[in-house]
Amino acid sequence: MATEHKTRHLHGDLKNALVQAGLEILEEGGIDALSLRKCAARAGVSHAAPAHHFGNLDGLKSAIAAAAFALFSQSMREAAAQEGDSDLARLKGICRGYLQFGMQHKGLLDVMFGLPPDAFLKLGDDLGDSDSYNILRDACAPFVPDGCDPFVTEFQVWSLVHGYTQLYVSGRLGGRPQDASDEGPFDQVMALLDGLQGAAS
Amino acid sequence: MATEHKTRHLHGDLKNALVQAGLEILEEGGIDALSLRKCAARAGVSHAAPAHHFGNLDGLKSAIAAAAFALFSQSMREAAAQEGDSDLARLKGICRGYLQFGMQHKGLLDVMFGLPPDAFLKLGDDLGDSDSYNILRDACAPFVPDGCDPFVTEFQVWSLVHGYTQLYVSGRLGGRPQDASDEGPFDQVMALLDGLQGAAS
DNA sequence: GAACCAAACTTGACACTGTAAAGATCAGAT
DNA sequence: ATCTGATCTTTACAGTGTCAAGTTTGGTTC
Repeated sequence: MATEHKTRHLHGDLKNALVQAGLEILEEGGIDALSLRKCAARAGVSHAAPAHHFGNLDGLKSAIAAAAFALFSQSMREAAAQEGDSDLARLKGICRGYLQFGMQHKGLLDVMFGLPPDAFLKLGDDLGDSDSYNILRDACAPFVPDGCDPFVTEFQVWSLVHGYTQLYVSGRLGGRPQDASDEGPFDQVMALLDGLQGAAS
Repeated sequence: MATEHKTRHLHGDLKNALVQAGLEILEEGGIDALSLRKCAARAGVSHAAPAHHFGNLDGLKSAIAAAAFALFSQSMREAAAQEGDSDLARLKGICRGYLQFGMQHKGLLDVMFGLPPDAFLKLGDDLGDSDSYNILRDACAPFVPDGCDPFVTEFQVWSLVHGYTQLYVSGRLGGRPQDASDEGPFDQVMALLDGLQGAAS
């Protein structure tokens, strides 16, 4: 009677199971619904089990954020693939993917950008946000003026799309999105990036 | 012995006292330090007193946010006054005030933009965010192309400065601000707004 | 094969949180 | 003088993160 449930402890994948539980809870109830104890309950372990793997709540959030960033990268890549093949179309496609991810996974976005920044340094090799940032970096590269720091262009684009996403998703415009495909004045706002094209030499 | 403390109950200004306590706690310990019970303790009342005036924690946060928006408006106005008198200089000055407020009062910013958006509808006449938004609106007005919705320009600027502030203040660039006056690549990023000038007819 | 060990979890406890219900106290109107 | 309603207190409860101590288990060593 020791093998009826294949792994009643030491099932080896508790870390992933807890992260998966956290992702589900975030999708269902948003960031306010996320707690160590609920993740533990959903994974079928005691309330203190997560602490053993992640130390504290921020540790679990960091692990969840790492998984979320992978989905985030995927969303940006997919959206970019649906655009035209000009540099500008690709850049705007990535921004659209950024927004769409925020609209579809607000809970994840809140965890990803609600963590103290040093939490991400610990991820490092965990395929964390660096991959997401590289997507942005590559898309911005054609618009970096000669002799200028690429960081400036990247941060211009990042600020614009991040601000739009945060404000729009949190409903800080007149009305909430009508349906899942309602992106608000996204295209018109992103027209600000048209100014970049002239800047590239 | 009934009048030794001038008002042992019904001191008439508990609402303001609680908001003030909340502002102080936010400045000292950030949004994680804010709680109903701590506000009550600092105001010298029982832990359940705030609920009577504000209903729940979100109610108190809304009231705190209303007070914070007044400071926010002040910061933008002061920063704009220190710039040149061109339309573009004024607009960028307001953006600088936006950033500086975020740098100096991160806790307040988190409360202001961390609330469910419907919480602000209840403020309404409370001199809530409408004043702040009007500052932005006025500064954007010279850059609204003829026949276009002013909302687009406003949201372009708002997205850019909001995104920059959020990302920079939360340390999501390489290094944290070195000192209180380190605004990072703010001027370079805001150069994206130079494209607005050509758009105005 | 038996003893040991370190890792993986559980159990129990504590302080803190928001919130609800009920009681107490007081100002002012009737 | 009494009633009334607003203001605040007291008490209680469920939920949270976190710590400290036990308990189980798989693998290692003798």
